[in-house]
Amino acid sequence: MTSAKTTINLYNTLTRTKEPLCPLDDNNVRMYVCGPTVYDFAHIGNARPVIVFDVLFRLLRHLYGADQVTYVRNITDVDDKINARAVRDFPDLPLNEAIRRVTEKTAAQFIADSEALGCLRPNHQPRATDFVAPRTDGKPDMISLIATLIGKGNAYEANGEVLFEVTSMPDYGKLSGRNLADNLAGARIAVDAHKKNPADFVLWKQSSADEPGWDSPWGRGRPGWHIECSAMSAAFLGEVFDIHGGGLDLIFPHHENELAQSRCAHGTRAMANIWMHNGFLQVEGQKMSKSLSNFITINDLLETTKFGGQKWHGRVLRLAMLTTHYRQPIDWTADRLFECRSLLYDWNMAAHDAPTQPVPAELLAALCEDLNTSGTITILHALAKSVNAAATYTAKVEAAGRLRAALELIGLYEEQNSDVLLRQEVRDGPGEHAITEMVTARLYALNAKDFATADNIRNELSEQGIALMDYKDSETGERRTKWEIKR
RNA sequence: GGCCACGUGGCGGAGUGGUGACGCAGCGGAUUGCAAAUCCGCGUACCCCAGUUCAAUUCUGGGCGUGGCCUCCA
Repeated sequence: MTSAKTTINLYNTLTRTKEPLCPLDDNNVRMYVCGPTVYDFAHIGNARPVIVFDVLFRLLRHLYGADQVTYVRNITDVDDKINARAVRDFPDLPLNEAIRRVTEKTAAQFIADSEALGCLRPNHQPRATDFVAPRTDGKPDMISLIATLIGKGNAYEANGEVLFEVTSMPDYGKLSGRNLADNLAGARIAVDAHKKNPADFVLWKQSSADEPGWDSPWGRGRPGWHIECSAMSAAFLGEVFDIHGGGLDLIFPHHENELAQSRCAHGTRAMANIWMHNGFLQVEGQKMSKSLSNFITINDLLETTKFGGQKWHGRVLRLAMLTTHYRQPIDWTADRLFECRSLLYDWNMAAHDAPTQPVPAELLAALCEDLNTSGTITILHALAKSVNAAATYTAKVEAAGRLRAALELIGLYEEQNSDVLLRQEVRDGPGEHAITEMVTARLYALNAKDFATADNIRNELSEQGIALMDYKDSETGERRTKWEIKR
């Protein structure tokens, strides 16, 4: 940990400018990020905020101290899509049991995916269903929050629903930069007779007998989408906290409404001081969608050869995601993955097992400038080059340690042998033992100056995707050969 | 219709009011039995049109193009 004097500048959607992060409490920097709705495998677009905010989490931990940061990422396990999936997948089970199966399995998969991508676990991953009804520990809950909003005149009951009245909040719409009149002009909002204003949104809705529900002062029902984040953020981070993140698409309506609920319920001027939003992802130049059959899950990339004909290591995916600045659109392509895999392998080879050094200041400087991860990649190139170019062994080890520290900070250092980054598919190839035998046979031929035989062996391996590299042992001067998967 | 981003060399991708980041690919050299790896070197760019300026890829305005949001989709 270094001094907290380093200032982090972050782009704030609320003000449309970069602002210095000034934590409300340097001893507890607080961040909330909207997590997944757990009804199916997370797709690669979902991975972007997971990775981006993990980088920020790591940076905060580095600058303020690992125990001085609280990161909360919720799991949405109440949603009509979940209900539909539960009925489809477990038609014979009682609904609540079926829902539990779907959400537990999907949440576990999401957490496993996140770890494979080299992400640290957030301090808390609360589930929405644990925060619907009042809790024994007195933490904020959705029903109490809704009751507060009704009591303060910001919400009303109509037609069995509880609705938030947007006109009760003078600056409603500031985050998304829209006003109520603009919304109406769109004329795409369903006009419901029971709403006072067409833009009013649901806090609580009634559940039929075959839908999940909780008892409430307004009958058996379930919460609207936005209220869960208001409750859970307050439960773990307090009424006002430092950073709120999520995808660009969440700005409206989710974050706008969340912010309105929290501020009105708590009587605060802000919910979070800085609102951050990552850009969208396209796949091979097109919008990812099931209808274009380019829909790709994190699990597909890790465990199947559907994309690019390869299985990809999680850290390769992570690096690929960080090549573009988080606010820019990113085009997810196989070419990018190949290039990133090659780079990551080289960097990890150069850094592996070196005694770690302090994190290079220039790396921190780049990250502190609104998470300029592209800039950090440039720095990694330079650090790797300094390892290769080092004149002495001591200098080489020292440079490698700096590279390692840099890789570790942004979650790109692989503890295992670097080969795991490349050898996802070699397991289906000739196998390590066979390769070693052929390499030995080739060295024997070489020492006998039988270049034809040696080259034949090399070609054979090359056809199987194995590249050989000859070098001289630095102490004895003997010829040695190392091999790796061709890229 | 309203609102918001973005448009950099073959590809990826930062950044800046004034000597063409960086990487991948390509080319040349050192090295090598030949390669690979490594090192050294080289080339090509800032969507269009105006304006501000001594000077714009960088600021302002307009245009064109792409994408997003306005529909509980990250």
